[in-house]
Amino acid sequence: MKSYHHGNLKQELIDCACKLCERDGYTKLSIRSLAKESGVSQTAPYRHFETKETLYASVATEGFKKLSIACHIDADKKITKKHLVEIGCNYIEFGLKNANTYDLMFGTAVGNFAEYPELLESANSTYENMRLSFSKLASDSDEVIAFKCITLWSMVHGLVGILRKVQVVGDDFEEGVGPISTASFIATNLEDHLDKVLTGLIQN
Amino acid sequence: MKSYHHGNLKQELIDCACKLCERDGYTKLSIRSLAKESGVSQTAPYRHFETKETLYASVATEGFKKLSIACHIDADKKITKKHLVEIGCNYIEFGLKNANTYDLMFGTAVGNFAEYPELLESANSTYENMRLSFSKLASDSDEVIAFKCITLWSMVHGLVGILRKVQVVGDDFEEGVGPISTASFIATNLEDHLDKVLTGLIQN
DNA sequence: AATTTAATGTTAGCAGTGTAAACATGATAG
DNA sequence: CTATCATGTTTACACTGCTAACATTAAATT
Repeated sequence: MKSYHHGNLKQELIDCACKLCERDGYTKLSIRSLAKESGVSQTAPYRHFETKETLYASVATEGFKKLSIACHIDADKKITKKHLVEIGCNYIEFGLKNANTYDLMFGTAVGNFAEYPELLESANSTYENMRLSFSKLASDSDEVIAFKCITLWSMVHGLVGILRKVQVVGDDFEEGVGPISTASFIATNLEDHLDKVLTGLIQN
Repeated sequence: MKSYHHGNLKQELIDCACKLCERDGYTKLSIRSLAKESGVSQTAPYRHFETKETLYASVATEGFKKLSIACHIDADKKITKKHLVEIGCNYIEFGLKNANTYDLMFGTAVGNFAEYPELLESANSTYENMRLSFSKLASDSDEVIAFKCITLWSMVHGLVGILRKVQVVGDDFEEGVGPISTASFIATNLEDHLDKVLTGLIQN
């Protein structure tokens, strides 16, 4: 028998939303279908999420936590350029493999992160991880480190966007020379590519 | 008096959609409101656009045409690295100043460009412009040129995304060291930034 | 332990959406 | 002049986010 109160609805809604958002894209997600999935009335989710954007923010928060984990480098070891390349590769891999969630994290579905403290914190924490790695790479000033961070981040972020747009999802791609095959080449040689472009940025 | 047939509805709908998409973001656009704006019945737009995505595709097409123009470099002159930096700057400026349209062009609102020949062509043409510029920069092989294109494009594309996420819309920004002020710094020193990162890519 | 309160659930309903079907009008081709 | 077909309208359906009013029960207070 089921009780009137669900007991763990909020977390279940978030988990379910994460799954559905990644599977179908966040635009396909409706609060009603989500409620039905959890065996609860249409408007029950509104007891836990003021608006749909609030729900999106929760999904995005989970996304940033997963991204942080994916990009995490063991902090004890000495950091070399190779580690940064690895971080970049992992970032891109995350963006490509969790494309729909990535949209939610970096698109306009959630307008202002500052309205969602947990989201802001998880996003900042992802940045902070990268910052820490760069700070262990060389004894630069804070300004230089932040500069390198933004540069690497924008580079891998851009690659995720472009690689997706040229329809590189799996490993299959067209023959010939052009944006598609080139992007595919880059996608399958990410390490070399990142290394090459990062070299202009750092010397270690 | 107004006649039964509008006469120029399709173009008017596109123009209006471009404006509204850029002003409010494409998610706020409804076919019904668009129809009302043009003084026509709710479903009239369906005589010109099979689905809403088709309309989005038209708006995105216009966006790529504008982007091409914004990034155009006079083809007669000799191309130098400085020109490429300029292209990059113009690209980023376009992305930041037409943020909502940019979302439509590079987001997931239009799933598969191949379904919309005009969109595909305008997007490819934007790429082709960049390719031409690189080909005039140095006598590289097609592969190398394509590689440089993708690299530059992903770099500026990524910067647009990151700069927006850290809330740099205008010129005002916080003080201190961190992602926001750093991004602002980059935004206000785009030329230097692009030059620095491009230098690792090309030597001219 | 009894009672109040607040959190969490339900039902009913509004205004708005994309889109399909059936019909109306009128420009254009035969 | 007439038939056709592109383009417009009306009506309707299923769906959406969200609100208000009410129900249930867990937790806090007395």
